Amino acid sequence: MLEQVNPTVIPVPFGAAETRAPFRQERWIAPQMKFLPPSQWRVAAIRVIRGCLIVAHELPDGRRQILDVLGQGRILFCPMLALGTATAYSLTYTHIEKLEPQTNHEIIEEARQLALKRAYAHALLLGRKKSTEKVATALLDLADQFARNSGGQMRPSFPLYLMRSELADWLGLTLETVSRCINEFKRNGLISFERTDRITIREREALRILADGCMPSG
Amino acid sequence: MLEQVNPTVIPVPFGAAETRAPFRQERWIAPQMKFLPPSQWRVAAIRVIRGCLIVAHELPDGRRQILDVLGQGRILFCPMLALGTATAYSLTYTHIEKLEPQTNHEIIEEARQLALKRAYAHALLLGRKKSTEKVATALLDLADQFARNSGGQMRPSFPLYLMRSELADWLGLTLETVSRCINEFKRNGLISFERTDRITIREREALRILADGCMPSG
DNA sequence: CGTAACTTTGAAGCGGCTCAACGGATGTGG
DNA sequence: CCACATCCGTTGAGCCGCTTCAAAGTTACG
Repeated sequence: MLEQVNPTVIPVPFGAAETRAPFRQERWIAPQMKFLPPSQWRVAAIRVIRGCLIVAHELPDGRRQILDVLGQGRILFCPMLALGTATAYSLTYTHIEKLEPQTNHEIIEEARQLALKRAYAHALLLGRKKSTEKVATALLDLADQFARNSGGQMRPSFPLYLMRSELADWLGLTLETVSRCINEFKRNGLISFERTDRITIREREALRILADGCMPSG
Repeated sequence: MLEQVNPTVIPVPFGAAETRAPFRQERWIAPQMKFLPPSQWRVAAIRVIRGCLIVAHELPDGRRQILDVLGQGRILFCPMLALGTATAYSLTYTHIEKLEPQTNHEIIEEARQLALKRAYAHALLLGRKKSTEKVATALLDLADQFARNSGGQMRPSFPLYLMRSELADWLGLTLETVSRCINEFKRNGLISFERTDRITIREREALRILADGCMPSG
């Protein structure tokens, strides 16, 4: 079911022991593991209990588009991994659980609706937003997904599981542009960070306005 | 359920007679009609029998992203029209039918899967493709949806229900760029047209290669 | 005809990309 | 412990593809 892609890329060893292992209800997976297509392991959906997965799609010449970033509670639809439609990776140690379609039908249905809604919102971002709007939107989305602590309330800081290049591939930018936007936000006091992989939201409302491209009133 | 937006824009007269009319299983709708949110008329999904619908999302400052173009057989998910998530319009006289979720559950499920798959493919287009690749991809997609005749075989020409500005809003470009690409394709013999609203595909394979951004072999 | 809506085409400008260099953090081996 | 390599992030300079702005062409319709 999984395949390590550390440090570079990716022959597909279908014979790996992981592939044929019986799928337990829950398991941990390491960073930089790639999910194999579902023909190898019959599971319809996987829920993230803790950690971070990304869903991506590549052009044959290497251009990559990251389609979604999945944090706690989000669901990965395994049929999307077939046919070269998409591939999924873990970005950190990630705790997942298998969802049986019979018993979790309602949940899977809802998650598919959410996935489509997010895909539509992201299409607006990719097609019509400027670079600063894109980065602001992304930071707020990641804060929503990864800044909740155990009690459910929002902390101002969150782990950034994506590198600059991954943010770029998610937002349809280059890593340099992402870096410039993030550091501009930092200079302006909208966010702060010391390590590059943990961001603190300082001015949520200002970021929100930036992300939406205009004042909510007009 | 519907609202006319001809010729410009769009107050939302919820009291219009259309809104309260009982929803029949099938009906025709005129061009430039806007679908009202589903709280006004309890239907989960609508299938296009003939014609063309678009699903779009707007930013408050007027920027617009067209999310999908629906031809024969495609299904519109009415819950997406709620909450300002998206709006749907007819681009021509369009024959639609209501799908009851109880009896058409399987079909609706499949259509949702297809919608997500198309949304992901479109994200790749918006985020990572060049303008010529975008336009080539769009023309092939529209040909697939609108060039099938009654027997199901593919004709080389099809009606282009979208204006240049709508193609632009679908592809994340400006209408001028779309026009330049289309006319470049015409000069190169990849397509031909006399009226602007009907396109003939001349070199499908060459367009395919353009659309995918590289040769299938490399 | 005359107007309105849409399309085409040209010219100029700019936002984000490309290319390049540097810096900081981490890991490794002598 | 330091020298060195690697990986990722930052920053600058120049360029290019697409946008913006402008004007003319085309089609439909009264």
